[in-house]
Amino acid sequence: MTSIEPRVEVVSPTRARFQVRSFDLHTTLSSGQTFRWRSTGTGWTGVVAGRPVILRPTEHGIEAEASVPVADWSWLTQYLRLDDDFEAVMDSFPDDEPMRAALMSCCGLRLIRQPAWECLVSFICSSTKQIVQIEQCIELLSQRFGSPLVSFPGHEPVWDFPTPEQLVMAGETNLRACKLGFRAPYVLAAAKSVQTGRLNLVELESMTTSEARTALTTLPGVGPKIADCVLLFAYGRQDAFPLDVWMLRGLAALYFPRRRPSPKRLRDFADTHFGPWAGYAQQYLFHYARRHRPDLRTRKAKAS
DNA sequence: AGCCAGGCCTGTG
DNA sequence: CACAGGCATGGC
Repeated sequence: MTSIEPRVEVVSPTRARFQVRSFDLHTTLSSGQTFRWRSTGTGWTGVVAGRPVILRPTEHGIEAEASVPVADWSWLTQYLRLDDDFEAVMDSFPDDEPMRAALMSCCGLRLIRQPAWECLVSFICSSTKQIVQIEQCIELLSQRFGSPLVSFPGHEPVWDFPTPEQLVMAGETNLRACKLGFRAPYVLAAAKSVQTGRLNLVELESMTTSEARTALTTLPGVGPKIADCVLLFAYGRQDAFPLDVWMLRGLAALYFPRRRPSPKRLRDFADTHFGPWAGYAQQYLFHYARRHRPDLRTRKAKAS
């Protein structure tokens, strides 16, 4: 798979500019793959690798401002996947009508490379919740159990995402109070598994996608969909193609109009039709269905 | 008001 | 394998 060298221009101890094309911050950071970014009008504030950071679009890419001096910006270029050869990614998508529509209406949508632990907890919290509710849960967990960070002058206080140890210390009752509901024991079990080393999130990097999926789904509350989200959004596995309610409806309506494909058929289609960057294609179709096809919002979605 | 949410688990045909 | 019900909580 081809990759490119990110172009970084350091403009001050706390600021850098990244030259990149086809990267829409708004579309990307509100696409339901991350849950801690907030729009501040001119930019987006978030926490990456324990550093509060503000991202703003510029004429030639993205400008980043950190709350403390930064010697090496590679933590951010990795997070933003600026080494992806994005032209090659888009060229790899199948040339069919749904993909063309998704590409047209989701210009600059990118995948992010998230820390595995935060990603795992986020998607454990995601089951039968709307994206705004997931954001609330993750914010509450961070505020109550994460370590405080140095914020920007005049900005709200910021906390790091809590470690497994911090969530174990919190206990199930306090996790429940973050609106986790029945997911609280699942998050606690995941925290204990990682803390004790029973599940080593670093070791997953060297496994095949199938092996890593099996390891993740041993956790209670983690089934194939959540595992695929973690594999795609944290481990960059392009053969992970999360099938949630939106994707099942979207694939059926867009690719199998007036037929009734079984879930198994859709699974097989997802795994074979989209090429080497299938995970990326999935994100385009998900965002397209959710944002631009309100007719797919109901359970009985019809083809247009 | 009531349906449903980037699901999963358990139990049944 | 397919489907049903339950699960907390709240947005729209």
